[in-house]
Parts: sequence; structure tokens; C-alpha cells
Amino acid sequence: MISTIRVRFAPAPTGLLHIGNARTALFNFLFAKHHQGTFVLRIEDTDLERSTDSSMDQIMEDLRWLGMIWDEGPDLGGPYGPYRQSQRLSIYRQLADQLFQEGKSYKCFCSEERLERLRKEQLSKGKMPRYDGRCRSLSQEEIAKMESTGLHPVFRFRVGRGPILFEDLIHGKMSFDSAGIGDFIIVRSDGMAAYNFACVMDDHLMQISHVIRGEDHLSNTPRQILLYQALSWSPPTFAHHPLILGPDRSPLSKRHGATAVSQYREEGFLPEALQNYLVLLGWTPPSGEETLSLKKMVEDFSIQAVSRSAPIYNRKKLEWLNSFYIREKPAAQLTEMLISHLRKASIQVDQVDRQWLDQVSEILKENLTVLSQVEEYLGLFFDDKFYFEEKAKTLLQEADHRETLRSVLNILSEDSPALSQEGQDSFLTQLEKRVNRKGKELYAPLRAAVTGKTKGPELVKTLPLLGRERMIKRLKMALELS
RNA sequence: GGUCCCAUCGUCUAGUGGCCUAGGACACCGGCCUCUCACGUCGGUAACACGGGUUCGAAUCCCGUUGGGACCA
Repeated sequence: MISTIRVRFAPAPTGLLHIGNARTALFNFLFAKHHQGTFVLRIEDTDLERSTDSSMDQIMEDLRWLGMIWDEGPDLGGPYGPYRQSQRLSIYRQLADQLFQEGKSYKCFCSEERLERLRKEQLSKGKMPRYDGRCRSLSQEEIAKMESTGLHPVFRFRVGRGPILFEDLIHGKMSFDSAGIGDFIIVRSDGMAAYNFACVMDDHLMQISHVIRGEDHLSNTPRQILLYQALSWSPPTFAHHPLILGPDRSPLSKRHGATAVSQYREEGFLPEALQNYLVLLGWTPPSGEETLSLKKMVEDFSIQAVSRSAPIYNRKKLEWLNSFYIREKPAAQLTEMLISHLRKASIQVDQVDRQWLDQVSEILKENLTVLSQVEEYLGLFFDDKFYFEEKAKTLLQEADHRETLRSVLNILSEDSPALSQEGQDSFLTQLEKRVNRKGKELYAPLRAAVTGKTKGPELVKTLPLLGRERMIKRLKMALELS
């Protein structure tokens, strides 16, 4: 079956990928895949001052990391390219010409100063600031005169009268009065198509069937619909989702913490967690399940079911999901991900036995909320990061504990007990008998001595990974503390 | 200022006129498990913004108020 569903994600390459935009991309992706449609990536780089190639590359890398794989885009190409607005200028020029020839737009020479004055005047009278139409019916002579002085006009769209109606998939019936819309600019004085105009041309020419975007574009939509009508095109179906807010209900910004997808990646969040968290911000699957794989989201997603009210970002829930996905990860995969964090802590991972690392990953799973936390546990397994924490030192001062440790040290030095034995005859239960200390009395000082900490993963699991030699070394160090 | 959008526990939400004494999840608090932290598990606190209608009956429909957000420059 050939599907006609086509959606797009259209970021401006002027910075890092914001998690709000990532959520927009997610909604588009899920909608497309749910309907076996096409997900298009379009780069809106008409703001030449602020757009950079490196930002575009970053955004694409972050999208891929998040699993938002596009079917058509600047790198892949596709039947409706090019996919960068800066490469579509001739298309825009042609259609701008067409509108002008048909009398649907006109040249405007009003200066910034005049517009500024006009706005202030209208504002002070309690009116809506909008263009007053002064250049609407300039004569050929007037235009020629203006142009002879070297003035470059902007092109404004003639807005007609009447209501503008459309159906929004999330909000339902929408209605605007065009009386509230002034003749807006469609071509800037530098000849560049203005946002609303370029957007309409691209969406139509790229055969976009559904425009899923943030609510910040809701008020742009009537203008765009006017443009579709002027060009005799039928508009796509729209869906405007609410924007993510910070805990103080203001728009989510750096003030509220990390906002860039790349920051989350660096901190050690898994893409699964971010996908899952972002989709839950506004959507619940029919099953009510909270932990969802991308596959499951694709199966169940419905744009109509997205909430109309703005969600507030809550890092705690994201963290919960992240620790959930960390626990779900097979150890070998976890190790792979942990390695970059270990490198950052200048651990020579390449010289470390991979199987042993996998076992470390396995026992650390339960304790990690974000991958970067692995650094807290480094001292446990890597000698050059080992040290005694204050709490551990205090504990190790106690005479009774020192005596216990001396016994343990003796036993370890004489024997080579099977550290990894589980169950009844495990090393630890044998030890309990031989030093005649049970539970806390044995475990607390032992943990402090061999890990340098008072907390951490279970000792039964930790000791085998440390090994006899390292335990002896650390026990001696502990006993030398004064 | 105008236009538009939105309003259920602290947070994400379920709920589309009777099933609601308002359900779940995160967070929080307490118990259990336990060598510690974590995990797990059991339980607890906690919400329909307010005011009018409509209706036998409203969290659910309508109007207004308040509050938040977006756009217009």
C-alpha cells in the first residue's frame, strides 16, 4: 500500500537541538511511522546570519542518536529536494513573482522609522499594531520614483476580508478573523522569502500532508492558510502541540537546567529514556503503560490523543526512566556505553579485560541513574582512583573493627578461598564463621577497607571482582591508617 | 494592548453526563527485604482554579472571572 502521509521536522540550524524541538521531531516521527508514512528533515537556514553548518551537523547527529531517523533530508536527498531552504531561493523567487504579477502582493517602501512610529501610535490608542496599508495602492509613477532613489521594497501580501477556519488535530475547530491580520511581509527587502511564505511553499512542494509543530506557530497558521489560498493550493492538516514549560511555568530555558539533547547524552542519559520521557509529556498510550519502547510508541501513537495543556518538565521522572533503561540493558551493551565515561575519568579502558568490565557493569546497574555517575564508583575497581572516604576512615579507627580486619587479612594470606562461590558456602559465610563475626560487624569494616566507602553494591558481588590480591593490598592500607 | 490557546494530586496524566468515595506513574513519607546505598515490595499523604448556569444528575456541557502560555512589533 502506498501511503500519502508525509510529515516534516524543520529546525533552524542556529544552535543545539532543544528537547522541546526533539519532542516535536518525536511526534512527527511517530505519526509518520505509525501510518507507514515518510518523515522529512528540512533545514530552515534562511537566517544566514545565525545559521551554521556545524549546528546543522550537530542537530542531525542528535536526531540520529535519539533514533529519529528521517527518510528524506539534506544528506540523503529525496524526490522533493533540495532540503535546505538556502538552496531553494530560486523556487521562492518564482512564486513570489507569480503572486506579485497576480496582484496578490505589492511593493512597500515604508521605512523602519515610520513603521515603528505607527506601531507606537496604535499601541497607545489601544489598537492592535499592524500595517496600515499605506503602500497598498501606490501608482506606477510613485513606485518608479521610490525605486529610482535606490530604495529596495519589501513585498506585502494583500490580506482579504473574512474568517479563516481550519481544523487542528489537537485543538479541534479553529477560527480567526482576517481583520486582525495586517498585510504581512512575504519577501524581505533583501529579496529573501519571509518565514511564513517559505514555509508554505516548502510544505506544499514537498507534499507535506500533516504539519505537526509547536503551539508557537498556531497564530502563524491563518496567515499561511491565506497564502495557500492565494496560490490555489490545498493546505495540509495541522496539529499544534503545547510547548514544554519550566517548573515556574515559564518557557523551558537554560535557567531550568539542561535543555539541549547533546547535554543529556553527555550526562549519560539513554536515548530510550529521553524518547520515553518526551512522549509521556502530553501523551499516554491506551494501555496506560509508562515504559514504552520506540516500537511500541509507533504502534500506539495517536496525534489526536496529545494533551492540549502545556506540560511541565520534571527531571526526576526522566531520571527514573533512565535508571529503568540502564537496568534493562544487557551488561555488554552497558559496558560499551560506560567506556566513554571511563575515558573521561582518564581510566585506561583499553587495557582492562572486557569480560571483567562487563561484570562491573552488571553489578553497577542498580546504582546508576545516569551513566556519568559511574565515576563515583571508580575507586572501587580501579586502584589509581582508590581512596578512603572520611566516613570509611572513621569506621576503620575502631579497635574492634581493626581486629576483625586483621583476622580477615590472615585468612586471605594463608588461603586462596574461592571468592566467587555463592550460597551457603560463600566466602563471606565461611569468613563469618572463621572470624566469628556476623552481619554488620564483619561487613561494615570489610566494605570500608576494601572499597574505601560505606556504601555501594552488594559485597558478595563486589569481592569476586576485586580479587584476592587487591583485597589484601587494601586491607593492609586500611590497617596502616592511623 | 489585540487575537488565539490552555486549566484534574507538587509533576506527567486517566477520565468525554451517572461505573468517581476521582484511577495510575514520578516525587515525597512510612513498613518490609537487607552489611550499606540502590533495586524490589507493601502502605500512606495529596487534585477536579473560582463563580454562575444547563440537567433528575457535571471533573465531564455553556457563560463569566482568575491565572498561565503563544503570536502580532
